[in-house]
Amino acid sequence: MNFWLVKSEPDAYSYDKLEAEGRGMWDGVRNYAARNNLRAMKEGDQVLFYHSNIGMEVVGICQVAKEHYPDPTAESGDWSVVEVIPVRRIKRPITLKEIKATPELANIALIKQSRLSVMPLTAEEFEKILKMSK
DNA sequence: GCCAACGTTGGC
DNA sequence: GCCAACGTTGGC
Repeated sequence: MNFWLVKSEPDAYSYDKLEAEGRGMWDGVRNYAARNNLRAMKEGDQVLFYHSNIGMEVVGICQVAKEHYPDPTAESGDWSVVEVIPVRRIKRPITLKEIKATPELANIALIKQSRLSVMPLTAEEFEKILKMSK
C-alpha cells in the first residue's frame, strides 16, 4: 500500500464536501508531476487531505476507491482523475506550521514544492502525522 | 494584497 | 534548445 497527500482549497473542494457526497472524483489536475502521482495510486491507498490557503492543515484521511481514468473535465490534453472515499477526519488537524516544525516531515513535498497538489508520502511520514493528531 | 516559486509558452 | 516573459499557486 502507498501513501499520499492531496491539497485542495476548501473553497473549491473541502473534506466536508467529500464526506457529504460520500465519494469524490479528484479532477482538474493540470500539472504533469501531480498527474503522474495520480496515475501511480492504487485502490486502497491511503491519502491525507490537506486544505490549502484556508486552514492550511491536514484535516482527514481518504482512500483511493477507483484508479485513474481520463479526466472528463479536460477539454484537451492527457489528464487523469482518481476517485476517493472519505475514511475519517483526524482527531486534531495538523497545521502546515506544525509540519514545518517537525524534523521527520522536513522532506515532504508540501514544504519543498509548495505548488505540487498531489504528492507521495512515506509510511513513516503518514504515521507521524496521524500520531501527531492524537 | 503581495510576492516567491515554479511551470508553461513562445520568440529567437 | 535556450531563456525571457508570463500566469498560477499558495504562504505570509
